[in-house]
Parts: sequence; structure tokens; C-alpha cells
Amino acid sequence: MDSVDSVYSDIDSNSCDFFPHTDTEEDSRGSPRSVSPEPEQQPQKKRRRGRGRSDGTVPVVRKNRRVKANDRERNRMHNLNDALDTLREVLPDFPDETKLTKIETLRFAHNYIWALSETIRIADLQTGKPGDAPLLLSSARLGSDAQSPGSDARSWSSSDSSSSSSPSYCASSPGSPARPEDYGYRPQDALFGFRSFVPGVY
DNA sequence: TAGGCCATCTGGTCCT
DNA sequence: AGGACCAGATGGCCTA
Repeated sequence: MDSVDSVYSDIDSNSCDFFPHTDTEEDSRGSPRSVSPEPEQQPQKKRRRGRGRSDGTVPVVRKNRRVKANDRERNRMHNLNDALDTLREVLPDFPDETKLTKIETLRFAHNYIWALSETIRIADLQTGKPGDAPLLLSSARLGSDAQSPGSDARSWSSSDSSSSSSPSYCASSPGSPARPEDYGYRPQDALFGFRSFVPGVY
């Protein structure tokens, strides 16, 4: 296939009207997707990007295929965002009403699951000690308690440690997704309040 | 204004 | 062949 099968400089036409995609503003955007000004100078590792044929034409069939692919891709990303929203809904609320970003949501969920796991684990260890149920989480803690510098949901969800943004961050064992200290969270001194947050848990 | 976040477009690759 | 997935590129919006 010749490099030209890459695409159109003239495809602006497909600027998304397919979806009412709920969210916000990008509709109005519909940014003209122009080809980068200096296509020829791409570093080799970069992929070739949209460039029409030398004569600037694009076969209709190919163009249609691209439009359909864009449509699917958009839909796919909307589904992904929906899933993210669903995930946000089951995470504890926190005072700051701003929405967690995608990465924050994922990290927060990761830590939250880990904390719940720890809660269960410790509860199991302490079986037979009625009334001593260790409860690691509380919405307050997740939200605004001052366990650590800036310990709110965002700090929980963030990871400012140097390893934070590395892919290995989530690759560690399920039992300890990362060093809890990285989030200013230590299960051993966080044993309170969960009951009020999730009645019936444990 | 810079930087972060996001939506979208796009081409490549893998899979069915 | 066509769809799903992925990652790079681009530009808009928002906030510090």
C-alpha cells in the first residue's frame, strides 16, 4: 500500500454530528482537522499522518471507510467515558465537587479497592474480636480528612511519587497496589469510620 | 500565558 | 474485508 492511502486533507467534512454526545462543549468545537503543517518532517518513529495523495484526492470508498471508522472510534470513546462515569458513581463522594479526571478516577478506584481489600483482610485476622472491626475507610477520610499533605480524594487518586505515572504503578500485587505511604495512607492508623460510610459492610 | 485535560481524527496493527 | 484497539497528533477549554 502506498503511503498515500493515508488520508485526506479534505476530510474536514466529517466533523462529528453523529452523536449528541452529552458532554459539554466539544460539539461546538468540531475543530477542523487540518493536517500538520509540516508533514514531511516527521521524525521517523512517528507515524505518517494524514496526507492525501499527491494530487490531493481521496477515493470515495476510502473516505467513507474513514468516516465510519471515526464514527466507531468516537462511539468507543464515549462508551469508555460512560464506564468511567459509572465508576465515579460507585466511588465515595468527596467534598470537592469537581469531577475527578480520568487518571484520578482510575487511581482512586485502584486505591479504594485496595483499601477495601485491606479492610476485609484485617477483619478476617481479627475475627473473634467483636466490636473491634477495623474499618479503614470513611468518606471523610477519602474526602477531606487530613491524614497526609493534601489528603483528599485527589491525593488519594493521585500519586506524586516518582513511580506514579509509570505503567508499573498498577502492576504490583493486588494486595498492595503501591506503597500506601505514597498516598499518605497507612491502614494501621486509619481504622475508623468506615461503618458510617458503608453501613453493613463487614 | 503555560500547562493540564479532553475530544476527536487518524493510521497502524491485530483479530474475527 | 472490516471492526476493535491503540497511540500519536491536534486544537479547544479551563485554571493557576
